[in-house]
Amino acid sequence: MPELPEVEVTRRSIDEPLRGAQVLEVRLGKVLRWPLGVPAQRLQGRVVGPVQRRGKYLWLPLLGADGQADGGLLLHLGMSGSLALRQDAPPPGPHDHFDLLTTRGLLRLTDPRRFGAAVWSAALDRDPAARLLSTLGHEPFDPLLTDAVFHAALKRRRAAVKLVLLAGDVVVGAGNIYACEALHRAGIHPRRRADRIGPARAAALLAAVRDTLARAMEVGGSTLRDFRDAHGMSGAFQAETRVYGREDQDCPRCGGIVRRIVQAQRSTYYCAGCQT
DNA sequence: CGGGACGCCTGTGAGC
DNA sequence: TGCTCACAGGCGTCCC
Repeated sequence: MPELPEVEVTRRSIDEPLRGAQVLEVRLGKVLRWPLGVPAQRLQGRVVGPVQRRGKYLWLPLLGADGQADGGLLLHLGMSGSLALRQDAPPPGPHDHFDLLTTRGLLRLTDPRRFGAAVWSAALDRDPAARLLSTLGHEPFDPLLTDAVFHAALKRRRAAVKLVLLAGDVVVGAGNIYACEALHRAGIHPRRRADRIGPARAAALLAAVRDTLARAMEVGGSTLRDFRDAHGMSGAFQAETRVYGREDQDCPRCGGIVRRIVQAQRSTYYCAGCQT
């Protein structure tokens, strides 16, 4: 599925080509997670500004004819979504639910499972965008997220560390796959209470989250290109997981057995040998 | 208020 | 081979 690296790769791929593009038409398919929230016609004539990313959300600012900021679109790819910017404009397929036709091409959101979203907001810091982004934690590569800040945040949480990572209110971007992989890299058991992780191990975990995301960012392009199967793991990424999806296989680090457990109704993979 | 369950949705693949 | 059905999961929402 699109994780933070894929979303960032998407952002980079559409930012430059779309900047300054004028909206010709907005076509809506089936409703995604929420309705757009504004009549599609109202977006006509707006000009796209620099595309931003916050967590796994993309923000397409729109400028009015006078060049002043005039709202924008908050996009999310959910589980199965993908964005494509194309120069042709074939009729939308059954899974194409949002078309932004512009002078620089067609931005099309395809999302079979419709966990994604395309929502209009008056500004990034106004509702509904503000409300949706308000629960997000630090960006993983935010320099303000120091080892000490991360450790202090974990100290405040009694839940299992895997769930704290998944919740995204301490640091965003560690989805199920990356949370499992980062915990393995850091040698931390996914069920360990977050507040029982010491400063050194917290620092190791933060580094592991960053390393994992950075590595995925490197191969994110290919993950995107290959994004086809239901689990979104057909890319280079799948080949690199050390525990995720590898139940009963040998741990590449210690030779222990990779286990699968369920936490909050989600699969967690970890090595029973070297994660404590 | 923290923590966890639930539900949205459909392609996939295991099992019969 | 064709069908059924559990499973995958981001994340807002709801309930305890």
